[in-house]
Amino acid sequence: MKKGITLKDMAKKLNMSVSTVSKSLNNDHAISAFTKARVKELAESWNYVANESARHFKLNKSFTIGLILPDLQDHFFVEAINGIEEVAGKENYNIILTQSHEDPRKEESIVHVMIRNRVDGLIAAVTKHTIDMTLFEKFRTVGIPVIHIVREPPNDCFSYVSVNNVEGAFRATNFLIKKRHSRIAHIMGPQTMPISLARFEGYKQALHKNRIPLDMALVREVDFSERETEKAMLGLMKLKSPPTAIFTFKNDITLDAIAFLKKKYPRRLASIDFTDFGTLPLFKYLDHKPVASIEENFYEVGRQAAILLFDMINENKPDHDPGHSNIQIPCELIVNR
Amino acid sequence: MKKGITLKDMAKKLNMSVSTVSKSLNNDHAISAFTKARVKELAESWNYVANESARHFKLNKSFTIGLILPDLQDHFFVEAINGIEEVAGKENYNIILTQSHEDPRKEESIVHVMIRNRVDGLIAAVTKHTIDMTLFEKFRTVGIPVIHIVREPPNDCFSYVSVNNVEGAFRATNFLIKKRHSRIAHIMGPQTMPISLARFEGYKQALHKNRIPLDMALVREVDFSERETEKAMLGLMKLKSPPTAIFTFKNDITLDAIAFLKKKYPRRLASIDFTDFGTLPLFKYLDHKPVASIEENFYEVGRQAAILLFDMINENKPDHDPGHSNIQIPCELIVNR
DNA sequence: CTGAAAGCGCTTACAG
DNA sequence: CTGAAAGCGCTTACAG
Repeated sequence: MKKGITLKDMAKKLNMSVSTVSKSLNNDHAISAFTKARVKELAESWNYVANESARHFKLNKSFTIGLILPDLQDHFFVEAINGIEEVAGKENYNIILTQSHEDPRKEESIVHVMIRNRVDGLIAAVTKHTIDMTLFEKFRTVGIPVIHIVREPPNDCFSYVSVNNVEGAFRATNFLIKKRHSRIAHIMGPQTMPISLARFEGYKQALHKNRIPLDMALVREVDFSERETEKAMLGLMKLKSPPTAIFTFKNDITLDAIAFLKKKYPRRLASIDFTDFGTLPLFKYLDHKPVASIEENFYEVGRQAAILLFDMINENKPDHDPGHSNIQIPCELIVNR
Repeated sequence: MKKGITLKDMAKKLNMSVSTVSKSLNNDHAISAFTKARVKELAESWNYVANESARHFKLNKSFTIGLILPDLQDHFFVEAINGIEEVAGKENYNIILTQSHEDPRKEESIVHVMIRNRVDGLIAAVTKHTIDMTLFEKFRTVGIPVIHIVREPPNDCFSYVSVNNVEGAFRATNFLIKKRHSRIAHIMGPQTMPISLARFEGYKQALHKNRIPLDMALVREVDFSERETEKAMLGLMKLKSPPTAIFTFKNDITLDAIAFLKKKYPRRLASIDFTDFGTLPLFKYLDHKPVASIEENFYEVGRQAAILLFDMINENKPDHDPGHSNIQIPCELIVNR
C-alpha cells in the first residue's frame, strides 16, 4: 500500500488545522459553509479517501460484522447472505465472510479471528457437529452480540432466527392428508440436529390433528447420504402396508428416494406422493418431483437476523443481557407445477 | 464493544514496558525465554486478544482482501471463493465479500468501500455490463493489486485468471464431431461478453480442424433467458437441414433447449446430442441432459488468482507495474453418465 | 467558528 | 535483554 493523502496533508495545504479539516468532511455543524466547501473541493481534487482503519481504531468500532456459515454450496445460505447484506449495506457495514465447512475445529479458529478483528457483531450457523457452545459464549464476554441462524444452537440461551420448521412440516404433512393419504411416511434428518426433531414434531402434529395414529415403522432417520436414503426406502417399501405418501426432511432426500423407486420399484413411482422442505432451482427440469414443497424464506431469515443484530449493536448495551430472542419466519407451501 | 485487555494493562501488572510485552507476544528473538513465558502466561490467563484494528492501523496493512462477485447464486463463484479462501487462510488474511448483483453502479460503490477500507488486494469478476474500467484503475493509483477472474475485463491491461474457454469449446465441439455429427449448431452467449467470443472461437477451430465449413445459420446468440433460447431453437429446427448436435454456451441453455424440444419436437429429442459448459449439481437426477459437458475448474481459478494476488501483495512493489498476467486453467470434458 | 492537544493500541527503530 | 519514545490517521472534548 502506498501512503494515501491524509487530513494533515490537506490541512497544511489549506493553512488550517487538522481538526477543522476532519470536522468539515464530517459535516460538523460548527464549521462555516465556506470552510467546508474549500475542504471538500480539495478533497475531491486530490482524490482523498479516508483511511477507515484509522477511524475504526480511533472509534473502537470496526463497522464490520462477521458471518460464519457452514458451506456456501448450500444455496439457502447464499439467500441468507443476501438478506443480511441488504441490512448491512444500509448501515454502511462490511461483511467478513467465512465458512466452517462443517468442521468444529475450523469454526473455533474462525471465532478467534472474529474476536481479534473486533467485529461489531456476528451472525452464525453452527456446524452439524457443534455441541459445545462455550466457544460462542466468548463473544458475550467481550461484548460482541451474536445471532444464530438456520442451525439451532444446542444451548438455548442464544438468539436464534430461523424458519418455522414445525409449522412447515405440519403443512407438508397436512397437504398429503388432504390428498386423502393416510399411510404417510416421514424420512427425517439426523436426530442430533434440532431441526430434524422440529420437523418430526410438525409431522406428528398433523397426523394427530387428523386422528391418524403415529406408526413408528413409517418413520426413518437418514444422514443425507444416498445410501442411507436407499436403505430407508427399501425398509418402507418392504412393509406389509407400505406408505402411499412420504414427507421427507428436504429436497435432496426426495430426489434420492425417487431415483431409488425408478430403479427398484418403477411401477410404484407414479403412485407415491412426496412433500419436503426446499426448492431447488433445477426443479422445473425434472420429470419426477415432490408434489409440493415447503419454501423456506432464508432471505427473510438473514434480513431479520441482521435487523436484530443491528438493534443490539446500536443500542450498545454490552453489559445488559437483553435476553435471547427466538424468531421464526413463516414458510410457504408451494405446489410444484 | 467493551474495552478489551491491552498491552498496557499487562505491562503494568508485570512491571515491564509495553514494548517488552509486545515483543514477547510476537516472539521477538531479543526477549529472554523467561520473560516471554511470563507474558504469555498472563495473556493466557487474562484471555488477552490482540486488537487487530490497532495493528492494521499501525502497520498500514489491513490483512484483508476484497472480493467483488456478481452473484453468489451462481455456484461457480462459490467454488472460486473456496479456492481463494484456501490461499487466504494460509496467509492469515480475511476476506471482505461483496456482490455487485450485476449492477455497475453497485459495483462502483463497492470499489470505493474497498479503497476506503484499504484492502491489501482485490479479486473481482466484473458485471455483465461493465465496460468502463477507469473504476478499477483507481486501485492502481492507490497501489492496491487487482486480479480479475472468470469475467474477462473489457480492457486487457488487467491481470486475469479464468478457465481456458477456447480449448474447452474446442473439446466440446470436437466430441460431437467424433460422434460423427457434422451439422453442429452453437448457441452462444451475448457477444458483449468476451467469454462468448472465446467459446465461439473454440467451436470454429474444431470445425476448421475437421474440415467442416462454418455455417452461420447454425450459430445463434442468446441472452440466457428461456425465451431467447426457445427462439434460437425454433430457428434451428426450422432450417432445411437442422442440426443433429448442438454445443451451447452453458448448462442452463441446454436445459431450456431440451425443455423446448420436449414440448415442440418430442420425437427429435432423443436424436439430438448436446454438449456445453458447466456441471450442475442436480444433473444425475435428469432424464435428458447433455452427452458431455466441460467441467470448469473454478476452484483452481480462485486458487491461482489468490496465489497471484499474494505474490503481488508480498512483493510489495506498488510503483513498479509487473505487467498483467493472464492465466488460463485447463478444463476437462466430462461424459455424462 | 477554529485550533491545540490528547489519545485510541499497537510496533519498531533506537538507546542503553 | 529491556525500555522510552515516536508515531500510524483519525476524532473529539475543550479552550478560545
